[in-house]
Amino acid sequence: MQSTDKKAVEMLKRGGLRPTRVRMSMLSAMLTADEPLSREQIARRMGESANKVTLYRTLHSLVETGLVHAALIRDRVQFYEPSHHCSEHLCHPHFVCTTCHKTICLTEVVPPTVVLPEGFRLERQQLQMEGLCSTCNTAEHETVSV
Amino acid sequence: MQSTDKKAVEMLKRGGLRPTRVRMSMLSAMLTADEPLSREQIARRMGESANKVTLYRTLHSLVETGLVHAALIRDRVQFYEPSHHCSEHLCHPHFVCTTCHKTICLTEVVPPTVVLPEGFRLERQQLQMEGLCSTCNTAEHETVSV
DNA sequence: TAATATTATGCAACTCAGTTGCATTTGTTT
DNA sequence: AAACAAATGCAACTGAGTTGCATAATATTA
Repeated sequence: MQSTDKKAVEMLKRGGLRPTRVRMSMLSAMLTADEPLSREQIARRMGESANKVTLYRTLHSLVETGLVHAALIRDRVQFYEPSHHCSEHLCHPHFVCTTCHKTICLTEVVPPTVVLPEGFRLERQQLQMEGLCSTCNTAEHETVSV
Repeated sequence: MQSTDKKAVEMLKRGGLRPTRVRMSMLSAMLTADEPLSREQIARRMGESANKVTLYRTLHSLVETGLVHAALIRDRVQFYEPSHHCSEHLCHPHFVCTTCHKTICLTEVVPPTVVLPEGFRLERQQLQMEGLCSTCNTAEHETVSV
């Protein structure tokens, strides 16, 4: 997508990173996804191939510059997403379905603010929820009612 | 501690698990800690030694029965804590200091409730915060002002 | 109590995400 | 173009967590 590429270039420039081949296609892959992606998922969505190590190193620099967040999800692998749906200190919540295992970005939900003990300074907050997504929840009800 | 052992026995009975040597000392180690512990930290705090695999398997059964929670913390290793400071659907928040890397259990903070989209059913919520703990925060101010 | 079944623990070898060090390529600057 | 810096690739490694199977401990029943 042309607009995605433009956005990727703009983001990389903002982060002070050269708009290289690998960075461009990695960012584009993440920008066109509606959920956080693992290193492997990103690789599969990229048009071209790149070395595993390069992918990890690129992810690190993207996270360092704040262009990308590592989502807080309980899994052995890390999942990454562009930070454009988060405010400075409050990230959008994630909902992980315990049945279909999909991760849903709750970008419409207003992240709650919490009163911290005296002296603490909040830099980033992440809220994670587990349960049944609407699809699996209604499916379960149907099964029960029949 | 005698009372800790009693509590461990009571918890294991409630979870339908035999009060074995390893389970007892693992649970006691976690009950006397004020923060989530990794498998290795638990092993070090146990009076006796136990095989790595046994520790992992025991952690799994403790989590399955709900006696113990795996804390949602961004690290390569998992951290575990007794679930007695959490309510059924809302876990107590964690604050991870970006300077001293300590994890602080905010058991006094009331976990916020969030309005989910239609049809979703929440089973567990975890809130994680990163920033400066009160110690590191005030230390930084002093450095700056001098 | 002895015999038997069930559950818990230990050991060795394995898997796999992520890392390190170094060589090579690509892009930038003068 | 020459020279430098940054990005990418490759091979070998690290370390958390797992698997399969053997042994030990506990519970059950005769």
